[in-house]
Amino acid sequence: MLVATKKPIDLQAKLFRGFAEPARLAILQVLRKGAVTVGDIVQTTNLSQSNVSNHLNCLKDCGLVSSEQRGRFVYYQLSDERIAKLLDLADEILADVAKGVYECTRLQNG
Amino acid sequence: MLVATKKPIDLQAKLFRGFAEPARLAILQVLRKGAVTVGDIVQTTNLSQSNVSNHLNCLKDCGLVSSEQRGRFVYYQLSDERIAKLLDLADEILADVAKGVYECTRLQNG
DNA sequence: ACAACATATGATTATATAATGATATATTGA
DNA sequence: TCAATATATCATTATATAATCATATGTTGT
Repeated sequence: MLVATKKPIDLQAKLFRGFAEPARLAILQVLRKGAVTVGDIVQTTNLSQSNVSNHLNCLKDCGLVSSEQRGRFVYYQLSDERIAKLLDLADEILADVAKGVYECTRLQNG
Repeated sequence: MLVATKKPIDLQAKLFRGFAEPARLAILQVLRKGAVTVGDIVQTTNLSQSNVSNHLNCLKDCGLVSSEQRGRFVYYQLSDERIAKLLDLADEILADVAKGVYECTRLQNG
């Protein structure tokens, strides 16, 4: 387990990576509706349970989501309302630059 | 050259990937000051010329920056003011969740 | 304690991407 | 056209990460 770099720019890059993946983004979108269980996310996203669990842990480590156990369920939610705001802003930008992103072939994942 | 997926969530993930890397983020920060040449970016960031060029092409393909040739120089700039806004918002979020990001070991790049 | 359900963890494999170094392509002025 | 400068492209290598499968852990009600 390496120690993370202290440089702000590396932290910021890491923060953005939380958003930079379709599966995690799908999870974040589900979480915008409020606190939901892992099972709910699995159903809504059609991702495998372990895949969702892994991504949730990633998002939690990175501070984007928080979790709370209630009975045998674990509820996840966005840890800060500004995360939804950032998603909105990205939507807006995307609406105007979508053509460029659509044609971007250097980042091919999706 | 594959055709990009049409799903909005994939486009959004791709957009975020533009931001999700220290080198590109460093370039974007330089561009916040206005239009600058590739050489300026190389000097400011200490990245290699070809590395900067590759990342700039990536950012351009993804619609985050635009370029304009003037004489033998190519000037790059942010393509939309909301990109700076998004960076600011990320800074804000980071200020509050920084500890989590710092400790995140699942995304180790930096 | 046991069965049933909910979630997490770990190892493995496949893929995506970043960095580098060498080279190619502008562009300008002499 | 030639030399000099600025930027882009390409191939290679190294690394980071996502997905999967199997299994482990935790929780509840009986």
